[in-house]
Amino acid sequence: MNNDALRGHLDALLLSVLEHQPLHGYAIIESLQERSGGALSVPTGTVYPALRRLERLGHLTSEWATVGGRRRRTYRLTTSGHAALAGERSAWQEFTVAVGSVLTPRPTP
Amino acid sequence: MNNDALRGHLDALLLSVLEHQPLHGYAIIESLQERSGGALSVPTGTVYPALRRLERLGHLTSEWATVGGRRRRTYRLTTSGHAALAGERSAWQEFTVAVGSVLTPRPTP
DNA sequence: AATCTTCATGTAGGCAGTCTACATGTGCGG
DNA sequence: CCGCACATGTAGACTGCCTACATGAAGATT
Repeated sequence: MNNDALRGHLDALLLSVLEHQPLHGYAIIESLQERSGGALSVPTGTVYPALRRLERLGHLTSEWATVGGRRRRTYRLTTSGHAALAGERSAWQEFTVAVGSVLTPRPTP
Repeated sequence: MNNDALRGHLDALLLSVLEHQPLHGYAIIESLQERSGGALSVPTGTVYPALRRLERLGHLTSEWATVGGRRRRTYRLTTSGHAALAGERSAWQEFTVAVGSVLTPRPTP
């Protein structure tokens, strides 16, 4: 599944991955892929700008680090980010219930 | 919830509503709202073009009718439309599983 | 020594599809 | 006769994800 179906849900995914440990962009993409059982492969051109946006919104902070001669930008949830994650989770819940109730097959009348 | 979060899922919703009975645009919007418990209110400017697009794709056919002096364009699923609906349903399933598995809270390590 | 793959970040431009806002017209109830 | 529910549709903006590209270092392969 390499859809654009996750439009509007990407923020939730990123925040959720960063909930318990700070990670850099590349690791976030891997974590996303792993935790979804390989279903979600989000391209770098989607993730990096999204992280920038979330930082601009105050939900993330970032700092540079150099590990093994490679530069990493590590992102961390802010308090506002944790709150946003909670909001995204309940929004996701509502969303799936709403769509699910329309989509579940009904018996032929 | 009047999000654009349903981007990419609208086709599924429309096809699902039309699965067992043909309806016209206005009634589709009402049905969507009713079946989702009021959560989904999709504006006309979204639905009408989408129906046109689905017809162009061969998933719907339409015919005009006049009921009570008012003109209606009634849409009906084609065979291709039924197949598309099945595809959309399994895609939705995969999608929710994938996102859900990332979004479900994990115990703090 | 040269090349390839993995790790790592980022930008530019395109594009699809949803939204807002508007335009048009009928029937019915007050 | 005025407003509201019914009914369809278009134009243009906007959002935000995608493709494709650019850059560069470390380590493995040839």
